Amino acid sequence: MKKKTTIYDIAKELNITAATVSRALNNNPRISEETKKLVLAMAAKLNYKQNKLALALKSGKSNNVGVVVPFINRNFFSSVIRGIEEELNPKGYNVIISQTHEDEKKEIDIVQNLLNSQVESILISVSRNTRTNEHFKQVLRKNIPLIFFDRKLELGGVSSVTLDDFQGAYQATEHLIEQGCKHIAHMTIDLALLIYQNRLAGYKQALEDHGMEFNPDYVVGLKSEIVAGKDAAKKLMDLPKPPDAIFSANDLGALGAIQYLKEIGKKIPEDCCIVGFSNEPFTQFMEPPISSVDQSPLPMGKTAAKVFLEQINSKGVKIEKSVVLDPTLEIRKSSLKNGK
Amino acid sequence: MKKKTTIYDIAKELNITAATVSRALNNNPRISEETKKLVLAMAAKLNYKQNKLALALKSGKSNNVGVVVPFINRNFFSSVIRGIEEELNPKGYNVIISQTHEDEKKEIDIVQNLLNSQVESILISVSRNTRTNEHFKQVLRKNIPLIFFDRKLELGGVSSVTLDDFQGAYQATEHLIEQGCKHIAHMTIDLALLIYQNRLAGYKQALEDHGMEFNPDYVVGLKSEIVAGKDAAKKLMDLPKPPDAIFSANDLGALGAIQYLKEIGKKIPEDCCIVGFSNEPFTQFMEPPISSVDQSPLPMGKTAAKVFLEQINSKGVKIEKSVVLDPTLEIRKSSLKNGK
DNA sequence: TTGTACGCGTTATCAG
DNA sequence: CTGATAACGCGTACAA
Repeated sequence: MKKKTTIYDIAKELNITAATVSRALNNNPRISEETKKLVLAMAAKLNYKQNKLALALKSGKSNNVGVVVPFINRNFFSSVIRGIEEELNPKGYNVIISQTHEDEKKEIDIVQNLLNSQVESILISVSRNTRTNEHFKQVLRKNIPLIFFDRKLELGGVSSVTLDDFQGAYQATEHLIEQGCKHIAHMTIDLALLIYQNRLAGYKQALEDHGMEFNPDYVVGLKSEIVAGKDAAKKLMDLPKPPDAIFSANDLGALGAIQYLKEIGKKIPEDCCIVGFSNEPFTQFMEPPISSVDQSPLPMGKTAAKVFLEQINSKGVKIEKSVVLDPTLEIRKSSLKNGK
Repeated sequence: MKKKTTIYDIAKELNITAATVSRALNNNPRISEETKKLVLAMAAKLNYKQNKLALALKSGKSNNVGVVVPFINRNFFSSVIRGIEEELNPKGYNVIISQTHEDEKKEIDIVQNLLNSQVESILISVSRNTRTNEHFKQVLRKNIPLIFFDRKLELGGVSSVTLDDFQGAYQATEHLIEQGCKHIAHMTIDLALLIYQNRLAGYKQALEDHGMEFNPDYVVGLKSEIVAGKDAAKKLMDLPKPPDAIFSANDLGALGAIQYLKEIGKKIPEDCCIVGFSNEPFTQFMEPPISSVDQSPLPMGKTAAKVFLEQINSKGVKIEKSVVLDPTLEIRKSSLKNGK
């Protein structure tokens, strides 16, 4: 009961050799139907299960891929992982997940460990605090595909799947302009990060393209919290000419803004339109439901997985692919001025 | 560059044998400091990485565990997984995740595949539609620890970590009673499932223990959607004697109820107190913030991982442990009648 | 202190 | 069509 049955066990039972058993199990054409039957029957009887470890060692293919994210229980990341798993599991791959907790040291450890575990690829959303890339270079040196998703580092030879933040911000801002808003503010998070720079740039570009003036006073920073959103909103509303629309670089900021505006008796969207970013699940439940830029995490995961599959199938040829996904603006009540 | 370096490579380089290298790397006491130094240096130089596959095959320990959930991008499940990963990763285990999509056939396939992959344990939240248990028995037959979390099946030899739904419902109901509510309704989901039966039972028990009458009219069913919550709330409010409190078995129901009550001009919590179940992230963002029973997913994950570790460390001795976690009621404004 | 030889479970190669 | 053997990379008795 305890010992796992191997092909030797079933070979012995049938008075044939393990090689034959292996061939029968793998449907090798040059094997008699007769023995194939026998082997299959005996395998079933002994409850034989192929040991993938041995296969992996022999073939050099572990059929495991490593997925690394800062935290797995964030809606965005868990959705990306879902996409990856759904794409890769049917192809016979196992998905190993690890969390960096936004810690560079941990990230390095994880990557080393995954390499030790002989994963066939590493798909990673780089930690916010990662400053070096030696660990990534090591992955490349081993010739195993490395794929960045959402958060990337500049590094030759690495494929990536990211979101067009600029485009998302542009769409959001343009939408607000189309609603007739004349003074559009922007709440940003951390301008040290590329994604927020891009969102700011998209916002600016949309203003410019529609002949609207960019006003630095309309750009306020916030931390990733509701209270921060409230504070930022207060700052904006205390301006001599308060804005009539706010595009926040995250959803919590948008929520905080809405709460503050309600507190001071403003109506949304009549007095001020709001658009957030990320399309977190809660946005659709709010009153009013909050418009937000969707980051399409599921497609991002599936795409990342597909890029890996391409890479693995193009033996020898090194490919470096950069996929940039288009975000889609989910328009809801918080930014819909004119009815419908 | 392409070939991975093995202990043989570094042995050859140093004119010693692979065995010695292996020992040096593993800090075997009976090895000269001299050669140890040399080996370590050469290992670093050649960028040697231990091949865990070979080790796993040799030792019979893969250092992988499989975690199976219906969908990974549900807040509850991803949080449980986070707990598992955080507990197991430091111990050197890799966490392989798979999703059943609530499909029994898929679940069976996944379990088989994990067995093939030689995982050391399977931690699973059973699919809602699973009716058989042959695949689980197989796991037990192979003598690998099987641990159910959140959703369990009755099966000897399997450990489990679940939530005390009865207790959670009891607490919620008792809290409403303490707020002075006299007519407490209950929204339930699917009474075919044990967890909802238990929540209903906890609700009833709390009423009874406080000398309050159970009124079947106050129990309404709902699907897991907001609109369902609205419909159910309407049904309740149309009763001759509408309730002054609602305890919903999920958060979406609570949210729908709040939205409907607001629509018809009721004030929350003054006219009607609301408590939900699950403590989904959005509950805290709502207006008013919704009280809810927290299912402590993180502790559940950590506990499940610990149970596995115990099991693996108690060689030979079969243990079957059932941990039932106490839920904690998160009290928020939606159920706080008397100030504070 | 170090070397020799073997086995973990598979498959691929080469004979037969 | 099938058997024997080597090899994947590692750790470990046993021997020296």
